[in-house]
Amino acid sequence: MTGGARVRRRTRKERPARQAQILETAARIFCEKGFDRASMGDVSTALGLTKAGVYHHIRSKEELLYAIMAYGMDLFEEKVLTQVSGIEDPLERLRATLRGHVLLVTRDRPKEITVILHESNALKGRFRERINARKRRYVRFLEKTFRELARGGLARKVDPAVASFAMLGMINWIYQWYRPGGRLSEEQLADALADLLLQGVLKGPAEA
Amino acid sequence: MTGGARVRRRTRKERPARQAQILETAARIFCEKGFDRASMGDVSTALGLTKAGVYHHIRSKEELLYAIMAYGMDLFEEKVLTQVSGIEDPLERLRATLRGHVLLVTRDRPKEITVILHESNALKGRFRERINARKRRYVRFLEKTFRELARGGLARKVDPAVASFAMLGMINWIYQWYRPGGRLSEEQLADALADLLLQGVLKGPAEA
Amino acid sequence: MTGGARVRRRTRKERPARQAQILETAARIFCEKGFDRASMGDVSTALGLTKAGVYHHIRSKEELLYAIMAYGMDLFEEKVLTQVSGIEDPLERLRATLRGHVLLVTRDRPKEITVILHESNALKGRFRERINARKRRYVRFLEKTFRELARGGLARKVDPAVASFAMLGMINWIYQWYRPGGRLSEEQLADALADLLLQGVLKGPAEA
Amino acid sequence: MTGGARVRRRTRKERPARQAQILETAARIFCEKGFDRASMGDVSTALGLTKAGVYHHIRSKEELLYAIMAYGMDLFEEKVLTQVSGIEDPLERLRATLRGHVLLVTRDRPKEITVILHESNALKGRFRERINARKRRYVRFLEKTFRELARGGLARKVDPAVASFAMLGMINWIYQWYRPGGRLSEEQLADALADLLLQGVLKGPAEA
DNA sequence: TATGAATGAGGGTTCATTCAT
DNA sequence: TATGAATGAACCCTCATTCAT
Repeated sequence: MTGGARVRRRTRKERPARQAQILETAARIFCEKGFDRASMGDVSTALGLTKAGVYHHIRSKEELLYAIMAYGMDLFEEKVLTQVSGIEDPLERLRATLRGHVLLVTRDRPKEITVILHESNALKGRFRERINARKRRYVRFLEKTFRELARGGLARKVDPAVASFAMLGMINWIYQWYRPGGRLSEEQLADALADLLLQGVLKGPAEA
Repeated sequence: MTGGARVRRRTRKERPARQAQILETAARIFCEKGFDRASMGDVSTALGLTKAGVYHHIRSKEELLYAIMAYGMDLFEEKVLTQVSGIEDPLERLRATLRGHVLLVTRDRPKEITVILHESNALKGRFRERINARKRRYVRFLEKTFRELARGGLARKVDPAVASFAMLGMINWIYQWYRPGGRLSEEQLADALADLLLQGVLKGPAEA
Repeated sequence: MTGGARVRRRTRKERPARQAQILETAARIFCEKGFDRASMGDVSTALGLTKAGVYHHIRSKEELLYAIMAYGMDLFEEKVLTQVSGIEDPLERLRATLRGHVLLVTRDRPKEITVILHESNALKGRFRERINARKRRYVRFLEKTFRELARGGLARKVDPAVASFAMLGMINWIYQWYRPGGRLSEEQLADALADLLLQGVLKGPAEA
Repeated sequence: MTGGARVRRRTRKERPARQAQILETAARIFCEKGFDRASMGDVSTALGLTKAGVYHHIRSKEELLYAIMAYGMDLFEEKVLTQVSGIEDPLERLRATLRGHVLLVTRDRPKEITVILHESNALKGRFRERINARKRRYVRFLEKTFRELARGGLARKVDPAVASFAMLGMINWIYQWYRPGGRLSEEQLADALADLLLQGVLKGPAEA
């Protein structure tokens, strides 16, 4: 599903466990220190390996970053996009998307997703293009949904691009301030954001 | 107004021209390449100086970053916060804040503000704390405004923190997608975002 | 015995050969050019390595200096102090100390010991303190010996501190003028200095 | 008397006061931090000038160092060597030399003299040679005195070179441990060292 | 699969020195 | 006499990466 360059084609039998462990650990470290400030030494130390040891599993730091992002994208598409793309009602679809996205970001794989947002500029060439293409696909999906909502008479006159990016901004900013285990549960946050966005998008009762 | 460590205390008369030029150029470069990927060589070359020549005016790369951020914060507080803090009506105040913030980000000093958002993690210690304190002050200002709105009966039951950070997310994401000179003018963007946010915050006519 | 931070903790089996080679070469270079005038490039070139190659084995230039000094101190304590500290007779002990010190400085490890004398100011903080503590221990040992000599009625009335530092000065100055292979052998030099010091310290025959 | 390159030929009327002030301050700083670790910025700051301001009075850092050393040598030769060179009795001459040297080092100009001892290696070429020549002249003077002492039947059989360098070592080491205002006055120190050296050099009463 | 050793490139920073003003 | 600005060279150190073992 990733479609891109695997971190390394596995020769004979290779435990994909190590792969996953490396991705996870590197994601955590890139997320904590930032891709550029994090050294391969940081990663290898966190893994209990030497630098050379890590290089047996990856081809380069950049490909490692790409693999993390691709994995995050896989996850997002699998757990959110494909789950909601079957929903007919655009309002329900939008709500489910927002909810799924928020929960993914707050509960499941915050590290990988955060890296995707922050470090896209660290990629170059094909890698960058591939990630951006998948991001754009998501935006188009959102815009389409907003358009359907308008066509169905449920939405005020709202620019689909502005609405989509406003929604993305709201969600992508979460990691900057939200800490799980605090006053709001992840579900409450998702609902609150959905209300905020939708009450503004939908016509008020009197206008309807 | 910055309150922090100027890049260099000026003895007697010193043309602040070079200082401003350096801040501006460095802001552009840090913004384009990212703070860590940008080298002091990049900055000095862009200025037509040698590296040592730049170091005649700054103390370190980190202080240069801090100076850029502090300048961006000065600008924001001067052009937005102080302008709107006198407005009595919380609805008007919020609308003016959002509008001012969006226009600042899109028209006036996008580079400095963008750097503030992206590179705070590159700062350490006191510098980081000072910038964060000013950010927090802004959030408190927003939360207070949302609370006043609710107290005045104009707002739906909305968590002030969620609303504040949603608003910030929307605005801070702009630089990722909006390009001036396109389909939407800066004013149109500001209005569209204000509508989006406020129609969700305000009670609908029927409920009122 | 060093008790201090080794240049690098060795995991499992590591040839200490390179370590020793680096210490020796760096000691020679620091001694010849002076610590500050010697660059890490000088050291690495002399080793037939790149700078980065040297940094694989050491942590910093300062720690390298400390390691050299600590090694010199180890040597001194092992080859001189512990050898003589068992000698009961203070006169014999003093003569043996002076002799051992002179021979160490002229024959065995002149570089490391010279560096200790010259470059202590290049160290800071803990490192400096550790080296100074070991130096002070030696001085206390000398003072104690001079006091015993006086108590035993063998010495004229001589300030133990002055005598100790005079002796140290005589020995530490050697590297400034003495060249092995010249008119005086190392042993002759040691004996000459011992005579010079002791004939002044001991009562003359008539007074005895 | 210096005979060497003046720090700068004075055009028209120039206060030599500044010159002296610069030499003194630089000597203090070079002494405290070491020549290599001290920057011209340190010197200029201590003088209340800019770096460029200092360069109006000196030609280079190395020449500044040379000027300090030459001044120290002038002082030593004027206050010690010429004072004692008229003394006929070699014993008196030696005692006066040692005493004068110790007092110069502890009371009058410790900084300049210390710099001479420590930083000769920082000089190159002609400068270095000139300073070394003056040092050697002093050594020859000492050796001659020791030889006269022996010829007069007052001294034991002692190598004049060893005795000279032992004496120099004792004196030159003083700055490493002696602090004025402590238990020993400068005069007491001078006497103690003279006793130490001479009682060893002179024949004991019984042998005489 | 993993490691210690090594490297080439570059990064931030300092410094002695010069020069127009 | 003094300065602010600027420079070229060097310095210490880090890093992603490779390779023999």
